[in-house]
Amino acid sequence: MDEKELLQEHGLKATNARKEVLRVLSSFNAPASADEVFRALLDKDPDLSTVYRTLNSFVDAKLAKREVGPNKENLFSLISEEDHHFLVCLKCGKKIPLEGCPYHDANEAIERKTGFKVHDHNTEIYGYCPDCQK
Amino acid sequence: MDEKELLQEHGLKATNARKEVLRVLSSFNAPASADEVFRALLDKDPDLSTVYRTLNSFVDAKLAKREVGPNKENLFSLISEEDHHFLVCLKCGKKIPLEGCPYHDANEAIERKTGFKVHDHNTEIYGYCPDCQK
DNA sequence: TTCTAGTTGCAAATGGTTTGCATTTGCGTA
DNA sequence: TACGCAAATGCAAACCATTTGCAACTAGAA
Repeated sequence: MDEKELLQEHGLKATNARKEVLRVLSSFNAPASADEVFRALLDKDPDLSTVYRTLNSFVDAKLAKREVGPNKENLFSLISEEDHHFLVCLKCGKKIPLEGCPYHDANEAIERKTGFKVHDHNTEIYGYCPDCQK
Repeated sequence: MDEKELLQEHGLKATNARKEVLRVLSSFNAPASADEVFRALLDKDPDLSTVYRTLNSFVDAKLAKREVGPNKENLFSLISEEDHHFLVCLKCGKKIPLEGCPYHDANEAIERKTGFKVHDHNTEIYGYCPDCQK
């Protein structure tokens, strides 16, 4: 799907700034800070407050989600393109992305029981990685 | 387990401020902002910067987790006591806590496959609630 | 093409969070 | 139990990521 369409489907005008930020966000495969997005657009002569406003509009439109990074910075990522599942080690802090979706069946059970139509999900699983179990 | 023990197990000195914040955090059954913690302690004559330092020490010690609330505010909650699963409606934004843990079996599969010992997990499931599916 | 609500750029303001420093406290050790 | 010291606290001041006001500019509908 092209950027203009995606924006309009989420109720946003397809402005230049938004198309640029959308392009940058989907080119990353990890959550990014406002500053990282800004720096990725340096050759486009970006405006930082516009980047902030754009990211906020994405979050409001449920196109992106905001989370807190390891250094307390706000990070943004497109809802449909992120890695969904992580194993977070409580000892060393390692964040191990999980391949595939171990929760597929569970989601079907949720839909059956609650009538909620599951579209996407994000999970952090806390525990101890093999190295730290000693 | 009492507060002193819990703190020391996480490598933190059991100071008064920490015991108070721990008590407040576990009395809430939802993530709380630094300011909410501060206000809950008003009768104890709290210091806001100490509340911040305490919450940060909890996060560093993996006793609490930090997340971003609906109004962009930082929220803190004890890792072991939060509601783990939410259905988040992409249309109306409603956040519906899920009873029980539909992922119990999936966690066992994760442990078998990865050797990661699952201790706790936090999930947000995005989709459309029954009301918004029309 | 025109109209207009919504968006952008810039600079200035905001306020949640952090920090420096002097004082106090928890807690291991004698 | 008292001592010593690294760590924690309280206060006030500083910081800086994020927001905002406003005038100029667009995207998109008619």
